Amino acid sequence: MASSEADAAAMARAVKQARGALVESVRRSLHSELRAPHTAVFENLDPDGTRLTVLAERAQMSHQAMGELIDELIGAGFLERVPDPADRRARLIRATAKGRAELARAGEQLRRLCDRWQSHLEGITVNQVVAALQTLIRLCDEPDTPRV
Amino acid sequence: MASSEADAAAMARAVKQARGALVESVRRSLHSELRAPHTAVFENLDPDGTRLTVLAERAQMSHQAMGELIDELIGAGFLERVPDPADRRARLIRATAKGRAELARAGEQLRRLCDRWQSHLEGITVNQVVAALQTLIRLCDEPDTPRV
DNA sequence: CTTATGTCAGGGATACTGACATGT
DNA sequence: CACATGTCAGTAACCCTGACATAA
Repeated sequence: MASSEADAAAMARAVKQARGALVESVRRSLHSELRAPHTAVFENLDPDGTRLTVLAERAQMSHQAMGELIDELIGAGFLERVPDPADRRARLIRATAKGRAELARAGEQLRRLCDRWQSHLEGITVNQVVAALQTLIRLCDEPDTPRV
Repeated sequence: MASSEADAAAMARAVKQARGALVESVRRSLHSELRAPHTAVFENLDPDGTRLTVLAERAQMSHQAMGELIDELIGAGFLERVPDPADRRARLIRATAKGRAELARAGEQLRRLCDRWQSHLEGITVNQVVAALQTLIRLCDEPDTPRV
């Protein structure tokens, strides 16, 4: 009784819409002209800086596409390239002061959303929902139903 | 304690990844060559047929873009255009037998995923997660924090 | 030489805006 | 004419593959 086909479709729609709504909400909270694809950079940026190829892997896109996003963000003053002390071939992508300020703003908006979200939930926590989603991601990435 | 900034970021990433993983999982279960954007059509299609403009609204995209997706799906035999009995200006987009078969296959895969998902969750149901996501969507769509 | 990092060039798929044809 | 539906044309944003330069 748990899952009719209609419920399953509603689940798919909810997940799909939630992503768009989240990105839009955060984007609205910013004053600058960051676009949706730029989230792929900021979401995966380590505080001390991250290599281009690592960012591309985490965002599941080609390093060329990631490079283009980064170029735009560097041009806008949010990011900078610094030499990687660990590997002289590589450079690290790191947020500038302006970038950190924008990241903080986005993070605060996300935190605010989480708080409001939690206050609207009953008998369930945001952390439980996140854990459940991570479980779903794992299930989807498995090739197929492993023999029960 | 409920929501640190790190938790909020993890939430955003989980929602983002879940969407991609879901679409990919369903796509893998199909035998035909449907692409990711086509989900925008099937997800919003009523059993008795739906107008182009309505489909575009539901998918939050321009009616021109939706028209192109539909053209492809009609060309592949999944959809057909029929006159709208209620408005002779309009036509309804409706699934053909082949389209319904593919929809059924996708729905079954989604249902299977939901069942497996539920069996991996503890102290929480899939329906609760979906309801929570719908709450989140509503919160995101509100302009800004209404006075608490 | 082999490997890893990153850039450059070109193209394909997606979805947008604007203009228009058609039917009520 | 005003309005709604849908199509056609052109363009922008996004991301890909392939080729290449550079450095360890």
